[in-house]
Amino acid sequence: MKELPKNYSPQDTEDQIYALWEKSDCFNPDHIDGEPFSVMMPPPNVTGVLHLGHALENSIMDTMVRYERMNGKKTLLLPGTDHAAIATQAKVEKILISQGILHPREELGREKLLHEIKAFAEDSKKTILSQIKKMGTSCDWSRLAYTFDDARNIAVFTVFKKMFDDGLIYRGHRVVNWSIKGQSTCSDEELEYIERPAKLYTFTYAKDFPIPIATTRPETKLGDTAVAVHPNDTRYQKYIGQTFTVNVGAKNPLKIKVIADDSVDPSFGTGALGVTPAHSAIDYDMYTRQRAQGNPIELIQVIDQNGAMTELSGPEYTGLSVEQAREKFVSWLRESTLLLKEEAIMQNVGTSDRFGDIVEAIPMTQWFIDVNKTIPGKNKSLKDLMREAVTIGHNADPNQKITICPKKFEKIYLNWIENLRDWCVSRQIWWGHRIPVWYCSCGEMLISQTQPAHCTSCTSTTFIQDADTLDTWFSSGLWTFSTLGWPEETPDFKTFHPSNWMQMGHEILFFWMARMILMSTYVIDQIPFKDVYIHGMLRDENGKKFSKSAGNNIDPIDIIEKFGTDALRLSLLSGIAPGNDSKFYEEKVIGARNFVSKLWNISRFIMSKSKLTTTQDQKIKRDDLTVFDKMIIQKMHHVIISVRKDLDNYRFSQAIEKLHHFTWNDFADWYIEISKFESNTATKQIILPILLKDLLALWHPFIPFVTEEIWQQYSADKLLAISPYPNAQFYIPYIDTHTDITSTADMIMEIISTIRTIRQEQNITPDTKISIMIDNRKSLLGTTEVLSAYEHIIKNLRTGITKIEFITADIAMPSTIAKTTTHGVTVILSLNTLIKDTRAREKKEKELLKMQKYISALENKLSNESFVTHAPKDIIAGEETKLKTAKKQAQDIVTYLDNIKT
RNA sequence: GCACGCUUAGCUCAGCUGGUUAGAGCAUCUCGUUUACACCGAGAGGGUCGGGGGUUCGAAUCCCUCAGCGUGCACCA
Repeated sequence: MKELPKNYSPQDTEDQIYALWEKSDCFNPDHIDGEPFSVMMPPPNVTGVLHLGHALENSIMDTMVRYERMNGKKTLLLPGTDHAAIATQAKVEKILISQGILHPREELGREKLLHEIKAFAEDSKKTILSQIKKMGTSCDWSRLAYTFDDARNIAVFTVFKKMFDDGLIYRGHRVVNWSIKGQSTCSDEELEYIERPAKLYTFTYAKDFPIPIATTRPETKLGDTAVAVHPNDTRYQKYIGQTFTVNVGAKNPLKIKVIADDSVDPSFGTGALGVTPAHSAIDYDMYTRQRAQGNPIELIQVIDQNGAMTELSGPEYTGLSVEQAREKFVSWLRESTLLLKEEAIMQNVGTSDRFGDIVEAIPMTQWFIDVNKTIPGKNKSLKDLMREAVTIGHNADPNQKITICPKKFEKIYLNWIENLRDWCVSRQIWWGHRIPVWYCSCGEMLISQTQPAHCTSCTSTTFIQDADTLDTWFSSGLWTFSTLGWPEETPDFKTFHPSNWMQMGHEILFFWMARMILMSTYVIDQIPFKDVYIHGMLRDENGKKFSKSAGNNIDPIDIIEKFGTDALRLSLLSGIAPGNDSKFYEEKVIGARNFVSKLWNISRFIMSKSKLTTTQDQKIKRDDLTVFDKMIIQKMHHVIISVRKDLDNYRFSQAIEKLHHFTWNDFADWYIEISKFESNTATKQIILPILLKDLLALWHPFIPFVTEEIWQQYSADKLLAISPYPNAQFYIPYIDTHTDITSTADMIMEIISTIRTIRQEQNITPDTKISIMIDNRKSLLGTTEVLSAYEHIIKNLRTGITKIEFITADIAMPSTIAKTTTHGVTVILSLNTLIKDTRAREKKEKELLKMQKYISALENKLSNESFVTHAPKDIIAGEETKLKTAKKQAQDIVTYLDNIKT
């Protein structure tokens, strides 16, 4: 018999176990013939190292995948990384700046900077991949993908061309979000709103201008071309349609047209707003509406891409920064006594999530994806596709419906679609997929992945490629199928798409989930995944987000080195609910580590007693099973069913809780302890290993390393990672359905607990051996013979009992303490001296009071006619039994109180 | 402003479609080194399930309402 080392050392074990898995290629689905189950790993950004959030994702994902793999499915977890366009470039530029290269783009140029970024990306890719392995994630490394590799490049180009040909991608001049610091556009989703104090100025453009307006951005007023009021606003109706020419210092006198627009709230401020089409998305919308109505207003750009005032803002303003211009304009208003009011308010401003600066609205020529346009041949827009995938199913097919867990995110998602504008996909940064568009000097625009040979309209052979790159989410949107070799019709693509499951944090719902749905339904006419599980964010013990700047960052690798991966995984998955944030702190990991230790010791004990046999070798002999054998078999049967159900429904936390309770309480504290005193050792030697095997397998998806290590130490014939997940069916033949085995076992265990409780309450030292009487005349199911058979168990299980007397007839009770179990068995302890201190008495009196209250509540319930007529029979019967037991327990307390009185 | 959550033991959280005296882990207190485990064992204390109202024989669970906290979207005149 093999012996496990006294302590489990994850540090000395985990890497070897992972190497073992890799060597066997057991994570490659090609070796399995079952029903496909695929998960595409959300590719981490190559911006550095993985954080705790990644550890959570890997734990969730890997638990699910291991479970399905053990269920015999052809399981693929496809690993990958994301080039993370802006994020990575911003990160590398920051590093370069800290190294003294203050203007990386100008100083290095495109080629050199790209080289730097690539080196950084490759480096961090390496780190990330090794970290994923450290976390025990069971991915098929032979299918490793990268959003920026050649295969994904082809997919990106193919999709771009398809969208362009369908007219869904267009190049247009529109107001976009512009980060001055990053010198790039960003999508609406890439804005982070922060609240900051601002001043709201109320003024009129000129003395004779009839409508006052308010603004927090006075400098942009140099580009105003209209004043908008609500069409029904009686105050201003007479001015609608009129144009006023005012001179506020801009290059040309402003022609302010009074326009009517439904979006104006007449009760807010002055009920009128100055329209700056060039520097506000809302105002730009009005500008578009006016044009559509045939009443165009002008558009004057007064801020340039560097955040400086343009020539159009007037000679006094040209070249000034936005802040300088604001000050100047306000003092001009003041001097001209046009300023009516100045008040301090709180204001939300959009900042770039990557560069951190306040984003300016600027009109520019960019590439957009039209989300409202009808897709040729579809009679639907991209928006419709995005909506349908989660409502009626793609193509109204219920089998192509995405289920979002928890459901609340479905509403959030649909609400977001409502407000969705065209998606600006071009970026002015350099790290990313270059827009595959080439311009000929003749004005022709060609879509091509590489430089075209010659122009289709003028035969010229010289082209300029569009300088911009694509939003990183364009390529991640293709992830579920680009990773499978699409646009080739590969076997992988046919087998594994749509993927079965996806998990992600709620912060990337719109960035990623939405775009995957858009791309997949449009490009390949399939949903990207069937189920999506949204997890919450990890926070520190004070509820704060983890971040480097807050200084509360925890490196998962540090935790792994200290406590092991299994402990980290277990602690991350414990106590989480889908969509809810959870707190992470070291005590939780310690608890998980302790559990891993416990499992190790359980295994160590069983291994020292018996060697692992396969079920084919030796069959359990039914007749040799004790009540407790049957009890644990029944509980095992039950735990397998309920853990499977939890995992099938992504209730990781609940599954862990049940397994934890079963392992530590039912199995270790009761069954193993009892097994030490039962004589059917031959049967125990068969049954213990069988139970241990299934226990390890049940735990394996959560804590893969320690379970595999024990498994290997015990019987190295096969890897646990590809062994079947326990089947409850196996235990059915050993479960007694007609006799109430668990109740007998429960009764014995309860008697033991009762004795222990009495000992503690009475402060009886362990070396004091006591004798007890057991009265089961009114027990619900026990007989004295049954109880006598378990006398040795009761005596041996930390009860300190030397003698048990079974009461079969009425006898005179000595000075006693009696306690009745819920099974109706009364344990009587006779002592010469009972504790009589007032504290013990008070406690008992309190207990009695509680009991009496409970009894009268039950009595009321049972005498309530409505209850008796309306409630189901089994509920009523249950209440009656409860009442019976409660009465007996109350009597015990009364007797006890009487006894200590004398 | 609109929408969606959350509020359960000192702490962190479970509690599915309403039905045992509302659970777990940690922490606390008491006792204990019994041959797998002190990263342990045995026992105990601790909650009027945010407030109010309603539906029901029965509500932590369903409905309404109020309060506090949080998130998303919009606004950012």
